[in-house]
Amino acid sequence: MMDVMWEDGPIPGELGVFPGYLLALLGEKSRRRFHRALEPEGLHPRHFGVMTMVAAQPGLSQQELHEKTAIDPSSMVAVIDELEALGLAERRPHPDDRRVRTIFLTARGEEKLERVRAIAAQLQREFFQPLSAEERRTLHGLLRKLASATS
Amino acid sequence: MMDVMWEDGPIPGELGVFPGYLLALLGEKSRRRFHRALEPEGLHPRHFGVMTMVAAQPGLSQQELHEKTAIDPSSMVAVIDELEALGLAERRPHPDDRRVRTIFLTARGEEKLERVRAIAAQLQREFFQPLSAEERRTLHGLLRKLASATS
DNA sequence: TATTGTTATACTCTATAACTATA
DNA sequence: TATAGTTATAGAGTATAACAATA
Repeated sequence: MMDVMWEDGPIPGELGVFPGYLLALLGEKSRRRFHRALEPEGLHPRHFGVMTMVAAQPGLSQQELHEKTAIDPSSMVAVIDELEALGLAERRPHPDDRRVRTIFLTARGEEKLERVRAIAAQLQREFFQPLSAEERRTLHGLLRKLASATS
Repeated sequence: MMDVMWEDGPIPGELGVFPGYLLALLGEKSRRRFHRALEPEGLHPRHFGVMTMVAAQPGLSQQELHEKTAIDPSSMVAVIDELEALGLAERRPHPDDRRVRTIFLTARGEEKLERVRAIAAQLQREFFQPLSAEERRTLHGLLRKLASATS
């Protein structure tokens, strides 16, 4: 028990001694705020994630998007259905394999993504404001290291 | 957009530029692992949270537990029902207010909590192993600071 | 009239399995 | 036989509102 209390000292009986708990707590808070911030745009965080991936690599298949985003294939169908209904993305047939649907953003999708990125950026500033600029850099670096290590 | 990329440099199109995304990703991963680790014990992370709180302050009311754990009152009923069914906790009447139920751990509950704490501690070691001891301390400190600031 | 605990209910999210059309 | 996408469904988790007992 004691050897996980890496911080100043133990706070008996409180869950903050477990960094994994703090991670889950803050992650949930961050997720919810983003969810709320996107509501006026009619989007969910998942839409943003998929749109970001598609913007980076236009023409990804739904299968590839599934692998990159950890959204399971059946949910991916729904997400892309919704993006298509909103006119933000479109499915196009794969030239060589008629089973595969490749995904692209529409012009409206590109514009929308820029607006939503600005919202996301603003939210980051607010959320991490309690930390100094250097602390934010340090935290971000450690999170990236951990995220890339814990495959 | 650029001003939230606190890390080395932008990774175009990837979500890792948003620290809030990394927080949500890692928090979810941590939560799931803990969930899986508790399964053999027949408990959910919520049970652990409530038991920890009750161990620290025996006799808390369900209302107070709701406020401290962010588990809503109706779910709290279910959690405590389950702990009682497992013989790990018990409701006792409040001496002055017959509406209030005060919660205590049983002897079995205390023992169980110790075992589960050891499981939680082991999980922390595994999860944060990719970081050095100093990095872990730094991360834990920053998470605590952020968690206590973002009320 | 307000509060504690409770119940019932609905809603979101996610996971699973089965189906189709292609390969 | 295997794969991409789709559909339907069930399950977990969570939130909401109404209710009874008590203050």
